[in-house]
Amino acid sequence: MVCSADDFGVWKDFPKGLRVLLLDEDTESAAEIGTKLEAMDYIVSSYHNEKDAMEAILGKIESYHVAIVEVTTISVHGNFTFLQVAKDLPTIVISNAYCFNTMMNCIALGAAEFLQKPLSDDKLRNIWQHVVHKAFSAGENAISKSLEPIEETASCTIRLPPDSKLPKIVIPCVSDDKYPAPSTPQLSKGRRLEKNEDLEDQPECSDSDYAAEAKEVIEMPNFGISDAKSVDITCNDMAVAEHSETPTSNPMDPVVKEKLDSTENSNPDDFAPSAENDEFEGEDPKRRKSFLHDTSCLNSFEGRRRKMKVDWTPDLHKRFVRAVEQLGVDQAIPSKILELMKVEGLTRHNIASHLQKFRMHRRHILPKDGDKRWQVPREFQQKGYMQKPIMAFTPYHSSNSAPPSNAYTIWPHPSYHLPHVQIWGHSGMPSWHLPQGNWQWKTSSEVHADTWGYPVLPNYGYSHFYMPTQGPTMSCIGFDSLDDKAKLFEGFYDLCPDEEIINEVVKEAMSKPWLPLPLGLKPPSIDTVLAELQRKGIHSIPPSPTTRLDGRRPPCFPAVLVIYMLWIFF
DNA sequence: GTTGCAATAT
DNA sequence: GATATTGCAA
Repeated sequence: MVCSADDFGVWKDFPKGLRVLLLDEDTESAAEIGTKLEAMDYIVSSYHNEKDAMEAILGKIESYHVAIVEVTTISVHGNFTFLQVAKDLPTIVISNAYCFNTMMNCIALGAAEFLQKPLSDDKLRNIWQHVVHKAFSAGENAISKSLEPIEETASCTIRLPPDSKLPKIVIPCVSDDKYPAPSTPQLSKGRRLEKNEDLEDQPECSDSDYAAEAKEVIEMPNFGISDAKSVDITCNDMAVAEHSETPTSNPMDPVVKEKLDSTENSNPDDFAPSAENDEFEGEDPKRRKSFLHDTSCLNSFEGRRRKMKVDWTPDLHKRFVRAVEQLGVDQAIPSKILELMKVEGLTRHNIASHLQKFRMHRRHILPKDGDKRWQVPREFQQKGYMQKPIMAFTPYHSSNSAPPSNAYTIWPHPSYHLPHVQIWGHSGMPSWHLPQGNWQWKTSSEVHADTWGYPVLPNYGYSHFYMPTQGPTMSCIGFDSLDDKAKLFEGFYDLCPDEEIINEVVKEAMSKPWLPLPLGLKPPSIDTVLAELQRKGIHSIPPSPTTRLDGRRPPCFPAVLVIYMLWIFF
């Protein structure tokens, strides 16, 4: 439902008259706070021990709109009985010191906010927000209930118009704390942790041990997928932040900490735990980050209602592919893949989704007729086979007019590097991560890693062989017969001892004469081709487009080269 | 309960 | 538009 701020309009001088239960053992502090609150027209009932306060609310909790309780008063025995009893009462916990664990416990048990003394006037003045927030969050019925008349404040009755429409300010009455109360993160509505639940086991910081030096690790409650993470908390680092009230961006806040980690990459283990991290060795540590992303800007508590989005990093996808290959593409099902991946936090649904995309990708690319030419030979898929790149191909570009003696690479130059480029044999990308069959490279003039973690090349079809343009050279023109085409591959036999592979490559190249030469060979220059064609008696060449309307080069060879290619192959 | 596809959300 | 999540039928 949607509630309106106008709904509170009938409360004259709201929040004047809100009843506040104040619980503070420190009489001096209590008096000071009480005086301030009363000066702000709140009606204060002050108590100095938990027992009295409990008696005050038992059976008549509706007599109060909001409670302010001092932490040591309610946690003297290590429990927070008051918070549990006063579940329906917005409760602000106050403390002389700041301790994350205590704060977390209180919030987890339903506290609306955790404030550090001394309380500023602004904070006190605005405690009414928690009342409103609770009312909004709880919905229409709760609004009238939580703000129902109290004897002394009968004039403060709030009634919802039976058909209140046309609100000037519309606030969605979300049930998920989309609009949380100020300052302090809260658990989702209605999810107060019961005592003995998750946080119960957490180390607590009493006033005496706020400065405890022990480094504690808090395992966050089970927030779905986010439970793959833990928050490293050093109480000592944050203890006693004088004069700082509720820290809105405390560096130790789970989310902020999380972001720091990912930013600084100081926690490689943030990545899913792996029994064998061999494949990550030598990898840029920046990429060894968590693959889990909260989809909102709020903290991990959000995870309780919204699933963490899985970022399928190349590494994660690498694991996925390995699992799929291990099972066989046909037998790979989410549950088994999940089992093989051994990635904590990943769900079967995540796998299923990725598998769906994986299959769609394959389906879209694999020819319907099952053309085996495009199937990567089995040995190509085997680990270790392609540890070194075998051949190279250079996408067509304007430099094709360069002399045919220009260099084309067989092995990547060690210093070759482009941002985001993964070069087989250098990137750490295992051979089994090579694209199977004919992964469709994105048609792009840029070379970068695509979503699947593979190098991206212009879509010339020769997806298996990619090398930068450096290295040994070869010539590729002047064939008078089909056999002469073998000249194309002269030299490769010396460099690549596996003739079988060469044959595969040759077959593939010859089956696609309209594609640029795949074998690291530079296309002949136009002048050379023209001369060669003229030598063969071809004197008239249709013009080829040099640019497109968008100003980019056409994604094809100039006509002269196409003709030449067709001619030499057929 | 799992899977795979389609719809929906981001 | 691409990708992830959710819903739902088999």
